[in-house]
Amino acid sequence: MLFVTFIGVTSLRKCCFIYHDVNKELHNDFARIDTVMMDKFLVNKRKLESADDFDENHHTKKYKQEANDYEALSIKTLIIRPLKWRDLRAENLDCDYGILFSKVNADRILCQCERMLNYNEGQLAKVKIFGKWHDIPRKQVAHGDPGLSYTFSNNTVPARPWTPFLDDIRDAVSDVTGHSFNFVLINRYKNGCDHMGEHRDDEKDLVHGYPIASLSLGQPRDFIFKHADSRGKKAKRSIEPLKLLLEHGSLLLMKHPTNTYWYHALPQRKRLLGVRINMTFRQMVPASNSGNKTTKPKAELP
DNA sequence: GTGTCTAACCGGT
DNA sequence: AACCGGTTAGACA
Ligand SMILES: [Mn+2]
Repeated sequence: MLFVTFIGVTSLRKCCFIYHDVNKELHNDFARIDTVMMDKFLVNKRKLESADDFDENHHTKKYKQEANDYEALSIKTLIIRPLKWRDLRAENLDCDYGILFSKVNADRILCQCERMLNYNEGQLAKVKIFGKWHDIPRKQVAHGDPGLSYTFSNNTVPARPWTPFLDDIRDAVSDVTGHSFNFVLINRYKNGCDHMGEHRDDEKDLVHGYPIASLSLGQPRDFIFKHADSRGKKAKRSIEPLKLLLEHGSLLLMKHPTNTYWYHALPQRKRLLGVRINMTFRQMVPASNSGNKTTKPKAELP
């Protein structure tokens, strides 16, 4: 018994050592870590993260930077040209998918995310569903124009102001999609256990017909579309779900009316160890003009 | 082939 | 857009 405990403590120490070591490099320069080291890190990362008393902030806080210390990467100039888009089509589903950044550049941007971004805590990180409050199984924060907020499951999340870093990314996403955005929702999935259940985005805050641009960084994850008519026991119809891998440095443009007819989800993938950060850029209806009924639908954009 | 174990899936709440 | 419990599918020995 004593022996087992001793081994346990020793391996945990080693585990922490590799974790700190690689974690430090991850927050400075991805390129300096080889794949063997990275694999060890990921396994140890999962061990630590699954512990009940794991405090993620403790490990990331010391690398955080002030928003104004952002050294502009000029992200727009990093986009791979010409960009190859893949068309995703199904009944009432219309999306474009493409890889915007090489691995090296996507690594850099992810690294900046880990340094620059802070996430909501406490009540803002909770939802009420079927009468019960839960912590959301991921980290989340929203940035946007003054006065905007995002509501889901009894939770209204106010947008924080734009930062130089997020402006840089927004500029790149606008450039590549031809659309402007006044809001971004950021979700951070620390490993394959973090996830998001199936849902449609609440459209009452969104400008009708406007596309949503979803930038993925880090751990590639499955993304599932399910048609509203083919869900549940009493499904009206049988429509195959669509599965899509959202890769490191990729952009998914969800165009109207995809979100009206199709649910989407980022399911658990327990064997995946890496962190994924997703940014969904949106065009929201200003609070003073909410209701969306009075908003004239925008002319269809290219 | 058969048993075991885990992750994934689905419906209920 | 959450968790839980029951069921199922696939990996491995
Ligand atoms: Mn969504």
